[in-house]
Amino acid sequence: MLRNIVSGENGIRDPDDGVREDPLFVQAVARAMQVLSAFHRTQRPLSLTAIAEASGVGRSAAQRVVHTLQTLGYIERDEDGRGYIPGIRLLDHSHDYLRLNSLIERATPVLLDLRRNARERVDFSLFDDLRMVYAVRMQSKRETFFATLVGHSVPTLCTSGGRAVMSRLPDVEVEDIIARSDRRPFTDKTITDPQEVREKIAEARQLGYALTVEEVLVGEVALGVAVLGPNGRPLGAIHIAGSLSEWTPSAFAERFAPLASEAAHAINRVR
Amino acid sequence: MLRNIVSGENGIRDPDDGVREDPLFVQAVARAMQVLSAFHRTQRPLSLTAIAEASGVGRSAAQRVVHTLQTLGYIERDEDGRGYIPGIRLLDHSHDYLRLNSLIERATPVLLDLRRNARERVDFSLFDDLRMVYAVRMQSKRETFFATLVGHSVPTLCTSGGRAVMSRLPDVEVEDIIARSDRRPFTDKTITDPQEVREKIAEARQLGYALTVEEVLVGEVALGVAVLGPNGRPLGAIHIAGSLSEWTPSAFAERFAPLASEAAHAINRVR
DNA sequence: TATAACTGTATCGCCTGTCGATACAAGCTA
DNA sequence: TAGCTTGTATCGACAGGCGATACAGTTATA
Repeated sequence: MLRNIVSGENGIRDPDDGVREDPLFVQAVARAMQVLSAFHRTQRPLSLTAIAEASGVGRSAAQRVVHTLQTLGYIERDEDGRGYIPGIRLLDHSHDYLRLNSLIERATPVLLDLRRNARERVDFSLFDDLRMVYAVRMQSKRETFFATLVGHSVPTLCTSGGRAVMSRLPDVEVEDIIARSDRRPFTDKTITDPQEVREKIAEARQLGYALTVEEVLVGEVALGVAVLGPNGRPLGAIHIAGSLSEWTPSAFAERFAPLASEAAHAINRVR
Repeated sequence: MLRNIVSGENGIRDPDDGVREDPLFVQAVARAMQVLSAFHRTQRPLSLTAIAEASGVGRSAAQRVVHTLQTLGYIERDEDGRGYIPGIRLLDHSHDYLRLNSLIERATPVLLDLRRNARERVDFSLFDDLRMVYAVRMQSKRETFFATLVGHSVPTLCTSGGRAVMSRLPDVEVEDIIARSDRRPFTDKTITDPQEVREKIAEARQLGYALTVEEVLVGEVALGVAVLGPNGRPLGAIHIAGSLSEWTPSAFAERFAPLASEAAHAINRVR
């Protein structure tokens, strides 16, 4: 069965994990965020009791937290009054995140340039353990709704950016990621077999970029190059994505690998 | 003195307002969000004590909340270890907001189309009382970093989108917005005088769109058209923004008003 | 139409988890 | 060295969150 990109169930980094174990665990704060995290696994507005269930919080507690979050603007009622949805004030915080992230600030002009030259979709994603989180998105011609959303995340294991990142990590860490990753495929071309992934990473190490063909979206070819921080650690990746109706994979790589590599190099801060 | 677009101090809807008055006020939850809101007014990483001050929370409380938020990924340490910055997990929540917002979902394909035809920057912003919050951004040629950020907000009073929205509101509400708005100008062309704003709104009512020239950014002309919900209430606006080095204001309006209006109409859900 | 299963809202008392005060170690600047 | 930060840790008192419980309004099923 194919995995649904749309749903939030990448299963990566479950918000509830690792919280109870913290000795300095703070209940109320964590509970508030748990309530907000209830929306990760849904596609439609949630009722109060649905929020309680999804977040593993009692009805009473959920009620109070939701009420507070609503008055603060972090939760809203659905247009049709049918349930609750996340509120617009959440955008203020992600805005702060993007604004204050020096990597993103440095990357943006480079990406704008890259998109102008490439004329294909250009993305910048951040390495966050098992997933890559899209932080900058520059659409080209025809895109889907979900290809425009900042905050969308995809597995490190089977995306061009993730492979590019892994190609810059020491083997121990790569193995750790492979071991802990969810192996459910997106399409029937998704490569999740450990040995095959290792080969792909070796290939990326040699070429300096990673190429994925229809591993996440049917008909799509994507090229990823890692972006490095000081001390050479990969922090994220640049992607260029195109359509197989216009490119063969090798032609795509030949055309865009130099552009993407140059762009990544302009962002890097290795000393 | 000119107002700084970059800083978060649009002064609009202070997060701390109206909280203490709520009878069902929940301390801990609100406090967590207050701590996160501390980053709204800064351009650089914050120390623990700076967070405490900015959020009006005691040092001890701030410490615990920050610690929890950090283990949950909502706050991170700066690259250079000099202070705290918002964490990547915030993007998950804004992603939920964008995903679950049916208006944005409906608007996105229309905006992609519009950008393809217009070949200028196209934005979609949501009406949130005194401010308009950018929810979808489609860059064109040369853009600044801040013109790419989702979550950025600008005053309803002096932006093309805001004026377009106000032109669809009853006079009482318009007056209310004018009265409560911050009048600090962005440039020396920013119109904030109540009477002048009223005239601009009247003009927008007649034309069906609003045009602003250098009111927020020097050298920029922007055209806004309101997007309406059922019952005809304005929910947001489409913007097209161009450079005065390429367009006269009237030529810009003549060219793009029909395109933008058509796009807005395609999104509207008036019954 | 009656019944059942939902919605969100409200109240209240026990007990838990939070906050403030206070102290300390580690890193910078002078 | 002294004097300033920075972040971390401990602990007791008491505010305030949580669970249990109940109710009113709306939608679904018999």
